[in-house]
Amino acid sequence: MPRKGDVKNIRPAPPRPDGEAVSLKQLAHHLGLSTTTLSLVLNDAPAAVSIPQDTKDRIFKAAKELKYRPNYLARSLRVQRTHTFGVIVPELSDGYSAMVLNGVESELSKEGYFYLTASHLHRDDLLEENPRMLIERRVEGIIAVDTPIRFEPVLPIVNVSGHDEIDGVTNVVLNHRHAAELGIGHLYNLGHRRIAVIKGQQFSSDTEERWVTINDAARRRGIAIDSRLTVQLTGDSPSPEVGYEATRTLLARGERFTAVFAFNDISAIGAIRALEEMGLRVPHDVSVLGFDDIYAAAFHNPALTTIKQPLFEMGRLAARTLLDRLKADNESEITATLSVEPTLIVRQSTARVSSPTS
Amino acid sequence: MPRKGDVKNIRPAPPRPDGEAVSLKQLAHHLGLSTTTLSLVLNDAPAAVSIPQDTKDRIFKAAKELKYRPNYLARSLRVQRTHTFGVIVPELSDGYSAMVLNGVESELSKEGYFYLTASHLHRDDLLEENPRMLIERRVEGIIAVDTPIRFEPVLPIVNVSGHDEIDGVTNVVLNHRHAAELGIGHLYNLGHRRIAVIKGQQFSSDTEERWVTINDAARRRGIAIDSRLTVQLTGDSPSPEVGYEATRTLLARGERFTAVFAFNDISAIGAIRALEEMGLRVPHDVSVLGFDDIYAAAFHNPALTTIKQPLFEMGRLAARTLLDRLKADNESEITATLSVEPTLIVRQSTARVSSPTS
DNA sequence: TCGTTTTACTAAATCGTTTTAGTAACTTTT
DNA sequence: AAAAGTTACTAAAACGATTTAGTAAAACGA
Repeated sequence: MPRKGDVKNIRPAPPRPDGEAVSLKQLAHHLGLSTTTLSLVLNDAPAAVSIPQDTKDRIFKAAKELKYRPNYLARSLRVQRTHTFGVIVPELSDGYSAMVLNGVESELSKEGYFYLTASHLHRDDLLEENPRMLIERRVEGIIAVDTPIRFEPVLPIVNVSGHDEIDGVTNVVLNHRHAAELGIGHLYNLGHRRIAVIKGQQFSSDTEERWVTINDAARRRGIAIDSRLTVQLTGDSPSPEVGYEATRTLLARGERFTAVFAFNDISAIGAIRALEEMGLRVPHDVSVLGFDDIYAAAFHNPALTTIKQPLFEMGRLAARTLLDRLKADNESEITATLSVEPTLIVRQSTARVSSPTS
Repeated sequence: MPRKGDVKNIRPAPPRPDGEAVSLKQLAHHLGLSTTTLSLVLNDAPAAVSIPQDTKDRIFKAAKELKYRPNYLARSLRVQRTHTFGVIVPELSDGYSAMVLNGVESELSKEGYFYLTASHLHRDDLLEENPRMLIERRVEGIIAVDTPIRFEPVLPIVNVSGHDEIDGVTNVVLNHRHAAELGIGHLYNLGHRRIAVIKGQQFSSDTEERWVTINDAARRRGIAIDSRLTVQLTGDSPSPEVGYEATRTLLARGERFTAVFAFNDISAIGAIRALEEMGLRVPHDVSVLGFDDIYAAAFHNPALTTIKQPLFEMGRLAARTLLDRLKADNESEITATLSVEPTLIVRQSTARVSSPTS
């Protein structure tokens, strides 16, 4: 419960240091020049060549002294550019989105861009409303993270982990085929044949592709995934709880398996909990393979073997691509898909199968 | 390495559905009315009472049909309100900030506010530049998370986990005294007398207060914290690595202790890793107490006993406070500090001391 | 010396709203 | 029937920049 602490009723904010906001007009008046001249000089416009250096110096000096800061709104209105992107994520606190956002920000800040964030919480209404509000605020482009595009792409869009091919939308995706090969290959090489798979939630855009490629990779090795060894995550909590529940469901079926390929690290952590509660040791009795390589993965107990997605890089790439698309004078050749490579990170949660199943 | 995937060069974005952006002027012309009338009606201004209902209906109908969307920049410029806040965090991907941001967003979205995020990465230059850029973009207020205020508070500011008392800045803080009591009390009651403490990084605003209150709580029970049992986190990585390193330093000193009070859950996780590597079992040989209660805490192995900070609530409270401060017609009575209460969450990483030390 | 170019600026339009200050045409009151 | 409201609107001035289309004076060229 929030409660008022030692309420001291401090003094009001100090009065704005005099002349807090000087407008260009005021500055111009102060110098006895027109706003045109000032604008030309301050923006180093081509037309400013004819202005003598000492006039320029006077202007710069006065601007600094009076702390002139152009009004961003006025400028944006006039030049029709806001230097702002919109970012739509399912939810901020799941680690995944945060890593991508980190990458986005690192790239945007280089060019003086900022971004507005909106979470849709997997709610249909927000999936439609958020983009609308962002567009209304004149963002120049939208980066969607693991989010279905439910709106007209009236401006440049990059979707991270999006799989729908939509005109005007660039998808930044992981090479899922490769990821599945790495994962299944790793487990196979350790001798695992009966592999359980925890599929992602229905709403996650990676779920389908991940499932298909894992299946293919398994079949290619002659160990098709038994449908009785697959469970699906349900519920949209970003906690390991959902993986825990799914794994209990799996265990309740009584089928034998020696490895679990989890949809992500979060659910892998939940799976480990469920397995150990049943007296199964990881990795001794069951190997668990995660996905993503979030910070927690390396320090979990046992440390998670996982398929790393370069999330930070994906964020960076998304931002870079969007910036480039804006700079390109023609949008006639939009790259549909950019793919990045996964890496297998072997740690302690997987091991050679101890008593191979038939 | 990002590489181009199946580059299909899809068709360009579809031509903007005709009349994509109707301006108020166009709409007015279309209806044979003035922009004044439309503005009055569409904003339901008091002066609109004299406009007959069927004119209003015509306006609404046309606005809908032509998909009129007011230009946010123009409006903001005129009314001098952007409905946007700036949020400054150390780094997005540490779980802590993300949880707070989640709370911030949930409160802001109720009122149609958005926020721009900026990370300072503990860099001095960014600590000064980020606020400047945000202010330049006309945010109406700033929420700082675990961030020192290094700029003139020319607009309303709420600092989450800030401890400096600055005019015009409201601090949202945890009741640290209570938190320390809960933590030390818990360990004490389990029989622990030699308690190691992992202090936070120098740059974290909670570090000092946390340390002082833990010391007090310990002293009050006659078990002053031995300086040879304290270590400080160094480095600004948001991974458990730093806690791991700190704990190894601690262990290297060869001092005996039965419990570790970590600065946060992340470092607690690193500490557990370090302890187990040395052959010490948690909680059998050493109890480890975390702080924050991030998602991973409950599912770590062993599950972390921790002092929960209501981070989501703190974000909400910060946003609510800022909104209220903006609505208040006078800023003469600014609450200096709002405090929220911690909770002790007992799980598996702490236990009764097995062989009590002298 | 006259015409052209260059130099050093500026007035006014523009971006798309909101808001102030009206104004005609009715309607009601006295 | 004149005065006082009301009703149903509008013209024009903001908001604070950028940009187009100038202009007057000085310098240059023939």
